[in-house]
Amino acid sequence: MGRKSTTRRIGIADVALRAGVSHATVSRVMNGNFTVDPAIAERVREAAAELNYQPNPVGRSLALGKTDTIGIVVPDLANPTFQAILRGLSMAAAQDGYRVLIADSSEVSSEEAILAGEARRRCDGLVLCAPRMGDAELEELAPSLHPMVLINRSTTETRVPSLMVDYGQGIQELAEHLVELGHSRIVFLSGPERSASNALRVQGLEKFKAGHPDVEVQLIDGGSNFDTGHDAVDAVLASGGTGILAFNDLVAMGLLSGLHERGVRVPEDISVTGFDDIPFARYTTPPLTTAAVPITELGGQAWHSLRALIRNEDTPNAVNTFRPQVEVRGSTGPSKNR
Amino acid sequence: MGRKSTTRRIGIADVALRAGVSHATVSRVMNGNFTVDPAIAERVREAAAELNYQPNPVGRSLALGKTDTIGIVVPDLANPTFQAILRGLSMAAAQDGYRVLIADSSEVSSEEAILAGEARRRCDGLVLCAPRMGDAELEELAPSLHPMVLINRSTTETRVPSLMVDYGQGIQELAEHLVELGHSRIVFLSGPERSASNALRVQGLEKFKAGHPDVEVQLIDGGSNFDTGHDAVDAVLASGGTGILAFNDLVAMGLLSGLHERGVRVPEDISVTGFDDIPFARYTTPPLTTAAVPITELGGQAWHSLRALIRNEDTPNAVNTFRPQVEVRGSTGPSKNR
DNA sequence: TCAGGCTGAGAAAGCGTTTTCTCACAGCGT
DNA sequence: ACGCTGTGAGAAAACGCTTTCTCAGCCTGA
Repeated sequence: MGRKSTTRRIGIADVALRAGVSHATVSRVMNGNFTVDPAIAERVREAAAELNYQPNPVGRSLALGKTDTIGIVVPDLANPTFQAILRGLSMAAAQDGYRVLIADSSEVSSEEAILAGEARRRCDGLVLCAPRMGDAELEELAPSLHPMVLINRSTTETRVPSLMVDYGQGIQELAEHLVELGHSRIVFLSGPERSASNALRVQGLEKFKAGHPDVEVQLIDGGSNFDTGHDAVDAVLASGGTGILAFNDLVAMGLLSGLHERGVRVPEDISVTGFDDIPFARYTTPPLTTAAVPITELGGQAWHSLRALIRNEDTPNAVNTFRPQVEVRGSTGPSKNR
Repeated sequence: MGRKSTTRRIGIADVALRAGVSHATVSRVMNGNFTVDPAIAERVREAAAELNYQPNPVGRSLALGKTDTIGIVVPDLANPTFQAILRGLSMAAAQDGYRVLIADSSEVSSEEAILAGEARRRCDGLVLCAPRMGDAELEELAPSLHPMVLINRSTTETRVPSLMVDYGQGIQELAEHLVELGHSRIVFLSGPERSASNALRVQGLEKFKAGHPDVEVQLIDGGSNFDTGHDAVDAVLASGGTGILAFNDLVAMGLLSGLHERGVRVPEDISVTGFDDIPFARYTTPPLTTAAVPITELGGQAWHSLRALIRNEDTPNAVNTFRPQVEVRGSTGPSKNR
């Protein structure tokens, strides 16, 4: 049966042996420590190259107490918003030589806590998107997860920066836009009940209502995906509203599709807005009026905040707010009841 | 200034001390080894709970020689196809307690090799999507990356399973579909030049041409995203083709949007097909006829193949082919020149 | 009663690095 | 010529865990 197993992975010892030096010296050379005689250093580099030696990251991690990896917890990897955050985060982190470990909690809020803990222990830091987690639990968990940055959540733990999108502001501006077009019956197709960002939208609408007593604002319960929008067509038509604020672009696209099937014209009969400005929003027919959230940029900012924390730099602003920007496209137009 | 630093992370030694036992015993208890006296085990568990002890994964990884993590290299995280693979992979791996580390090569083929190596060293296995990497380089790299599974690539290294989508078959069926609708001038909006999957499509079309000498098939160079499709409108109109096979759904959607701007009706004037059946495909107007690739399932299959490799089980089928399924929707219709 | 076999837990040896500690040797000044 | 400083490299400890090795103590059977 011959040799025991497949050729064992080559390690620092092999290089040391081949170069005729000690482990320590090899390590020094590999890490660019200049207290090594150039001739010896060269010999080590040669040996390393010949053996095609690459330091074992696990060993390094243990010795250095860092993994050069960060974790991100997302509630649903199928959602373009989180995909974009992940992307922005990953790109930015890669610039600094960090990798990203992903943990998808599948919208199960009880999983969020466990996954976050596990991910955190494997990584040097954490980005937490946990829209469903209760405030109390978040508060309790926060210290043990440091360094961490929160997306669309905040905590009293001062060391934890928050990156927030001002959904309230965004939805108000969209509503304003509809009012300017002459709409006086507005419907908000609301998102998941326990979603923190949905709550912000609802709050924004309350403010809006206060400033526009003449405008009727209805609320229809819903979710956060295509089907939600598609299935809401009947309710929307029954409401008599002419300006529809969908929870996000996905819901808006579902609604658009449903309205199209019914022969309802957009924006002639009904105006529809989305939220997020996902890449697809500009390619719907008609192109979707929405509030653009610079979400990839937010992912990048998440990394910069986290990096500051990891490096133990001062964290200038604990909460960083991103303002959505209304993008007027073809899905909104003058009210025919004006 | 008081104490040195923030309270050091608690480790196995602390638990051992508190429970009045040795490191070894704590380890045994934590790993469910039953050769420990139940009373002592209970004491250890108590101590662990009180201290809220969680084993350090890096230490474990070093001792056990495994990380319970797999890596995936993708060329572009912005592409829905890779997002879906990532998602399927991540969900499936999570079922078995594995996490996923992502590496985005940003379409730079030289990065692919380096990233793959780095990711592999940190993980127990690798899923490689490297459509741009040269065959020779892949061949050379493959052994050092084992265990690994390839997506849409293959290698002579027998230990490396491949998961392939039969793009050639899919594009043929789409072309057939157009022919059945009476189209005799077909245009293929081709993908990135060095893309392996694009080559498969082109091969498929060659076969198709052989079987349909009467049908004219043109090729227009392009890319793989929205803009490609949008920018190709002029070339498409100039070609005189009435049935357009877009490289993928993104290109098709861009094209749809561009045609709409020009007032060209789909499918009355021109029929358009996509490829992949991304979630958005059914919500375009008109809904996109495309070839559905069970891509999330492919991600899941990737995990199962990789798991078999990691566990050193027999690998039954080295190459696993997924057949796309034509989904006829509204973007294709009878040719007006029939 | 005592040898031999089990059982269960501590001691210690890894796992693959980095880094501190230590020391040999060369070079310098007096 | 001798001690002192400084340089460069090896020895060994540390990182936090798992697992083998070892051995004390008990139990069984002759």
